[in-house]
Amino acid sequence: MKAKITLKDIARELEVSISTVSKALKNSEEISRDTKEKIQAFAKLYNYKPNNIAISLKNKRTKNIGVVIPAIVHHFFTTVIRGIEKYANAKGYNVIVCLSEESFDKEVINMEMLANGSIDGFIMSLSSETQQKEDYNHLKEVTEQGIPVVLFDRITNEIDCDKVVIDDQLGAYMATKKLIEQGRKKIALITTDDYLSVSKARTEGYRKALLESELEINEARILKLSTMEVDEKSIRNFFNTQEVDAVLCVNEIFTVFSMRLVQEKGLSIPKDISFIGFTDGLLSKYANPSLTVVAQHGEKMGEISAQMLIDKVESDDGEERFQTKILEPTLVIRDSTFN
Amino acid sequence: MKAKITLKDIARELEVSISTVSKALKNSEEISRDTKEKIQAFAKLYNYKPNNIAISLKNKRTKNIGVVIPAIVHHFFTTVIRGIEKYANAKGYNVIVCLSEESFDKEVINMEMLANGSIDGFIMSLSSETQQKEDYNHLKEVTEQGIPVVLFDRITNEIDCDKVVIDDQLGAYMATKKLIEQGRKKIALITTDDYLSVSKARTEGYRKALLESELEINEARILKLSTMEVDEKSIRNFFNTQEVDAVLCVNEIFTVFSMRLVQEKGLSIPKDISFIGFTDGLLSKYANPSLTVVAQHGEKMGEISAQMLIDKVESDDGEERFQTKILEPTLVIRDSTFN
DNA sequence: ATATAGAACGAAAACGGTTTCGTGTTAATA
DNA sequence: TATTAACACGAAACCGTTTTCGTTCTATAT
Repeated sequence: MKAKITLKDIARELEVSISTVSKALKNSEEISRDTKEKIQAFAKLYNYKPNNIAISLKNKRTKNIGVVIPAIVHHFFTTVIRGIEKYANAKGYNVIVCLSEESFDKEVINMEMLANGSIDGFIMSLSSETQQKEDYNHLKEVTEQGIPVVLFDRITNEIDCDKVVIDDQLGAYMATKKLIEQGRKKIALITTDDYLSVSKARTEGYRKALLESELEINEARILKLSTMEVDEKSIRNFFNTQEVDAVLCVNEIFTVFSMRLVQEKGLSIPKDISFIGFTDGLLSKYANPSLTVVAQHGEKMGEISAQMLIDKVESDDGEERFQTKILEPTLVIRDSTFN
Repeated sequence: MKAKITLKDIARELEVSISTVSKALKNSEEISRDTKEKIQAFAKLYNYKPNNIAISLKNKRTKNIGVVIPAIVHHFFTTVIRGIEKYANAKGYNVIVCLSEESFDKEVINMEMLANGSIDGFIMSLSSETQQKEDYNHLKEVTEQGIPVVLFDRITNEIDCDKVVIDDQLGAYMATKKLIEQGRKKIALITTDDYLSVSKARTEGYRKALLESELEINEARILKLSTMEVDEKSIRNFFNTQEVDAVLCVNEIFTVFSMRLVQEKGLSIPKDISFIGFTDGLLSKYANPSLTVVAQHGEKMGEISAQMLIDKVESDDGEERFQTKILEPTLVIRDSTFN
C-alpha cells in the first residue's frame, strides 16, 4: 500500500522548500527550468495529485454541488440528475445526491449536513411534505448564508433564488386541447392534492383548456389522490362511477394503471377512451398501448439548473439577480391517443 | 447575508483562545463551567457549526462515499443508490454519485477525481466498456492506495475487494426451471454479449437448467445483443426466424419489447408463449401483461454494499480480509407466465 | 513557608495546500 | 568598484479545526 504523496514529501526528498514544489508544479516563472523539470519529473513518477480537501479549505470552494430530491426511483428525477451530472462534470464539479424521500425532516437534515462547507451550492426539488407544510426556513437560512440555490420542478415563491420549471399549466393545457380536438367531451383528470405545485398548475391548465372550449368542468371528473402512490381503490371506484372518454394523468404510473383498469372493462384504447400522461419515461414507451405524454425534458432541466448554479457559484457575486427559466413541454404522441 | 461563524470569531468575540472555544464546545472537562456555558450559549446564538472541510482535513476522513455506476436511468441502479443512501445517511455519510455512462474513460476520470481526498471509499459497478477491455488498473491503483472499494453487480475477479452480487446463474436457472416445469420446451434467451459478467452468469444458469432437464440447447435460440439498447431489428428478426414457446430476457426492457412483438403477431401471453425478465422494476409491474421476473433486490444490495464499505472505512485496518456476499434472487410471478 | 497537585486556559503544531513577501546570489550597469 | 535589477528560492501566513503540551494560578499538604 503506497500512500498518497504530498508536497511535503516531495520537498523533503528533493531538498527544496514546499513553496518551491508548489510553484514548480504550477509551472511558475519564478522557478528555474532545471528545478521545475526535476520536481515535475519526480511528481509524475510518484503520481502526485493535490489533495482536494486541502485545496477546498484554502479556496473555500469545494467543487461539489449538492442535489436534494424527493426520490430517485422516479424516471423524471433520474433524468434530471443525468443532466446535472453531465454539465457539472464537464465543469469539474462532483454531485452529491441526497434523498429527502418526500420527508420534510430528511430534507432539512440533508441540507444542514451539506451546508457546512461540503458543497458550493444546492440544486433541489421540494419534498411533498415541505410543500404541504409551507415551511421553507431551511432554504432561507442557506440562502442567507450566501449559498446559491437553484430550485427545479417543485418550487416555491417564498424563496428568492434561481428556478427552473416546465410550464406545467401549458403542458396540461396542450394535452387537454389535443383530447378536445380529437372530439373528446368527457375528459377526466387524475392528479394529486393541490399542495404539490406541479399538480396545481396542471389542474389549472386542464381547466383553462376546457373553459376555452366551452366544455363544462365537471368536478366529479377530477380525481385528487392524496398520496403519490397508486391508490388502487380510489382509481377503481372512480372509473366505476364516472363515464369518461379521455383521461389526463399527472404521471406515468397513474396512466398505465388506469389504462389497465379500463382495458379490463373491455374498453379499447384509444378507440373508446384516450389517455395522456406526464413524464416521458420507460413506462410510456413500453406500455401497451404506448403512452401519449407531456414530456418534461428532465435532462435539459438538469443541465440548465447546473448551469445556473455554477454561474452563480463562479460569479463574483456582484448583484443578486434571480431568474426563473420556464421550459416548454412537448406533447409526445403515441398510441394511447389518436394521432 | 450572514456568513458562517468560525471558532476564531467566537474566540475573538469572547476574548478567549481558539483552543478554549473548541474544547468548550466539545464539553471538555478542562474548561470551567462558567466558560463553557458562556461559549456554548454564544455558539448556539450564532448557530455555529463546524466546517466539514476543515474537519476532513484534520481527520483525513471525509464522511463521503463515492458511488460510480454505469447509468442512473435504470431502475436497478436507482434502487441500489436508494439502499446505499439509506444506510450511509444513517451513519452520517454523504453519497457522491458519478456516472460512467458505460464508458471506460469516464469511469477512470470519475474515480481519479474522487480518489484525491474527496471520499473515504468507493462503491461501484463496472461499466460495460471496462468489462469488455478488462482493464482494471484504475481500480488497482485505488485499492493500493488503501482506499476501500466495494464492487456490486458488475464485478471482476481481478480485483481484491469486497463484493456484492446476486446469484445471477441461480436466478436464470430458477427462471428457466420454472418455464420447463410449465411444459415449455423451446425456451429462448435474449441477452447481451458475454463480456458483461452478469449476462455470462445468466446464460450459464439457463444452460444448466436445460441440461438438467435433458432439453437440447439450441444455440439459435440464444440471441446475444451487442448493445444494451433495444436492437429492434435483431429482435424482430429473431422472432421471425425462431419458433419458441418461452423467453428469458436479461432485463425488463428486452422483455416488454419482445412481448409486444409477439403480441403483434397475434400470440397470447402466457397461453402461447411465456416471458420472464430480470429486474423487478416499474415496467414489470405495469406492463401488460405484468411481468414475471427475477428480482435482484437492488435496495438490499445497496445497503449491504454501504455496510461493508463503512465497516472497512471505520475499521482499524488490521487485516485485509475480503468477502463476497451473494444474495439469493427471487422469482416474482406475475401474468407473463402461468402461476 | 515551601513543595505540590490540580484546575483552567493558551500556544503551537498539524492536516495539505496556495500565495505573499522577503532574501541571498548573480550579473549587468554606471 | 559600487549600485541595482533580475533571478531563484524560502519563510511564513492562511484556510478552520483538533489536540498535545505547556504555563499560570490557586489551594492544599507538609
